[in-house]
Amino acid sequence: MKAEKNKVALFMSLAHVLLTSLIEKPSNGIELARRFDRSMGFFWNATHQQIYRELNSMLKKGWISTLEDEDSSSRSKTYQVEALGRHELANWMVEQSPPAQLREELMVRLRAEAQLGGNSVLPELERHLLLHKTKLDTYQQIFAKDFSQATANNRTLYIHKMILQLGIDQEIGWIEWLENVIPELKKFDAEASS
Amino acid sequence: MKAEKNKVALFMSLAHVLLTSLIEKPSNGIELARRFDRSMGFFWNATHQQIYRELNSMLKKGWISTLEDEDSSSRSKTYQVEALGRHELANWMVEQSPPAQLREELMVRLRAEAQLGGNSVLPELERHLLLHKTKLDTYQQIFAKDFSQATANNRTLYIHKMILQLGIDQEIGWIEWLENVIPELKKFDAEASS
DNA sequence: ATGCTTAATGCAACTTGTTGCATACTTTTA
DNA sequence: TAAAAGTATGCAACAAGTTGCATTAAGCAT
Repeated sequence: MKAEKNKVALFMSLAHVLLTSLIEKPSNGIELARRFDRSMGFFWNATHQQIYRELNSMLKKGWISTLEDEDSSSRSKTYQVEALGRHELANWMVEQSPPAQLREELMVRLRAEAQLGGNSVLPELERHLLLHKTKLDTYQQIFAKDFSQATANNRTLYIHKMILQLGIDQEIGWIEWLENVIPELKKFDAEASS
Repeated sequence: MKAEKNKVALFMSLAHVLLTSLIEKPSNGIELARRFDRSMGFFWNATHQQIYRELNSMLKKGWISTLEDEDSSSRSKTYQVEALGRHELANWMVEQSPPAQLREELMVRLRAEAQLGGNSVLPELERHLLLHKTKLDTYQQIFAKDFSQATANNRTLYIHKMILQLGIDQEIGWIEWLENVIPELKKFDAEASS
């Protein structure tokens, strides 16, 4: 006599990201994947294979279903959220979770360099500075496009704005830090070779 | 006739974090795990099981070895880095990697709430505010203890300081964002119920 | 000395994430 | 209209991370 599975929905955030995204707008897998590269991407991301696997798993659970209509000979399936999926999301929403764990390889390399010496991580720091500037630019463009009007009277819009604002803040934080550290490391270099 | 494995060391950052950590000071598995909860923890973390598995794998590759001495009937093994491990780290150090992908469940919940309505994520936001304040406090204490003296003439010390500084900056960023968003969400609430 | 707690290591099963490839269908273009 | 490029879905194998439990030794209480 085996015990029933008593896991309900402990982790599986990807499923819940997808549910949220599908509530906003029923979509197919690729559309969802593309949305990760946009405003959603800075606090969560996933490859298309992960997304397809999760969509199939959610289908089996009855959280979502495919929209039957379209042309529809195409292989493309449009998914929509079912009542079961909404309940799942609502229940999961109020649970607790620890703050995200950062895993920044660049910091590992920098720390390795602090031990081994050399100045070989500098180019990578400069490359990251550029990447963060580009990302900041992208976010600011989205911000200007989507949130230029006042949000004081629209709670949903305000939340979306503030989520993007956090992404902007974090990019600015990185840029300031890198613009501080890079010249200092160069100074060490100059002194060492003089 | 099977093709040779041609992977060299593409990812495996955990291994390189451990190498760096062991170069600083030969340690056993638990000590390494504890170090993740300290200054190192904010840009990388790992459970003790991950660490033991990785240590064994690095042993097999000859990157590290166990220190033979100690009392030494104890089961505890002290690991040290071998020349092979140093070379591995030095090679890995100069590679490129994309900026870390944040995966913040709190943002998923907030976004879910933006879709489903309610104000049930507020307590979790306040809990996170507290957690971030606590973490900031911890980091600032380490900062005061380890980096109170000038670092202008010590490159290694400067790098360690700036890595910690980034952690402090990020915590401050979170705190400011949360202290901005929480009252605004409460205001929406108050208006809705008036 | 026996029992109780903590420290340290580890196994096994599972879940999640990644990589490389395969398939099928649609649209473009030569 | 056939070839090429692009869109959408998926499998399979693997790598990495998580969870729960088991083992062994040591430290310390009564």
